[in-house]
Amino acid sequence: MGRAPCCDKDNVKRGPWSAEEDSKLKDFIHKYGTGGNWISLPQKAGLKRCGKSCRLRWLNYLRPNIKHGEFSDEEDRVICTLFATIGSRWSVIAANLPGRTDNDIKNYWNTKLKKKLMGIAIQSNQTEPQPIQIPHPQFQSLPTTLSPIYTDFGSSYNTNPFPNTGSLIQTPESFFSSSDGSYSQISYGRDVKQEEMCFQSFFPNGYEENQKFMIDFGNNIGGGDENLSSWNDDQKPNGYFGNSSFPVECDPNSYGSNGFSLFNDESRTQQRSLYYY
DNA sequence: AAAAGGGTCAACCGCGGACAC
DNA sequence: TGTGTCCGCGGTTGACCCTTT
Repeated sequence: MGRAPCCDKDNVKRGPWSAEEDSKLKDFIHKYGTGGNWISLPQKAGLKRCGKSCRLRWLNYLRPNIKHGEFSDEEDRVICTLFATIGSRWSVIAANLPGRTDNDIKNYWNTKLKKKLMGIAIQSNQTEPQPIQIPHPQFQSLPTTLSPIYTDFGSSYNTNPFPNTGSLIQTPESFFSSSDGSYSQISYGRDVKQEEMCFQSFFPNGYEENQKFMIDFGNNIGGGDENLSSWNDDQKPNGYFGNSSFPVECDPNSYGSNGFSLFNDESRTQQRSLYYY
C-alpha cells in the first residue's frame, strides 16, 4: 500500500506564489505560529495550497532573517569545507550559515560553486608533471614509475609508502582549507555526484572505464569518517584490506554511495594521496 | 530582431525517519 | 509490534531570464 497523499492535488494551487498568498501566510504565522501542523495550516490561513508548499515557502523565502544574494568568500569556504567533510547534507551546511537555506546552498553549489572548484582543479592539473620512482614490497606486481599529473607534496611529506605505478593525483592545498587554516583537505566525497565532480575535475575528458585508483590514507588509524576502518563493508572501496595505514585500491565506479577523503594534516607525518594506474 | 541554448532558482516530488496510537 | 500520519530532507523539474548566434 502506498503512502496517502498529503493533500488533494486537484484542489490545491501549484506554481509560483503571489504577493497576496505570501502576505496571507506571513500574517497567519505571525499571529498563530505554525501550530506544529503544516497539513492543516493552509486551510486555517485561507490558502489553497498544500501544507508542504506552505512550509517550503515559509522556510525558504518568508521567514525572518533570510539572506539572499551573493555568497561571500567566507561562506564559500564554509560550504566547501563542510561538503568535503559531510557530503550533500544541505540542511547541516545551512545550519552553519545563518540566514542561508538548504535550498539556496544546494542551488548555489550545483550551479556555481562546483564549477568554480572544478576550474581550480583543472587549472592545477596543467602544472608540469615530475616523474618519481617509489618501490614498495606490497605492490611489486605493478609498475614502479609514478607520473604525477599534479604534484605538490607539501612540507609534511617525507616518504611515500606507495609501491606503485601510476600517477599521483593531487589538488593544491588551497582547494579546501579549514577556517582557521590548521589543515587543508582534499575530498572525494560521500556520494556519487561528488565523486563524479572530483574525478571529472582531474579527468575533464573522462577516464577509462577500467581505470584503477590507489589511495593512500597516510598513517591515520584513529577514528573518524576519514578512516576507512570505521566504515561498513559496503562503504569500503575495492581492494580495501583492513586498515588505513596502507594504500588501498579503489574504483570510482564501484563506490556506491560513498567516496573517500584525503587529508593533509600537518600534525601527521604523511600526506594522503591519490594515484591512478 | 528572433531563435536557440544555457544558467538560475523557486517549487515540487518522493522517500525515510520520528512519533502517536 | 504494527500501522498510519506528518515532517524534513535531498534530488529533480520547469519556468523564466540572459547570452550567444
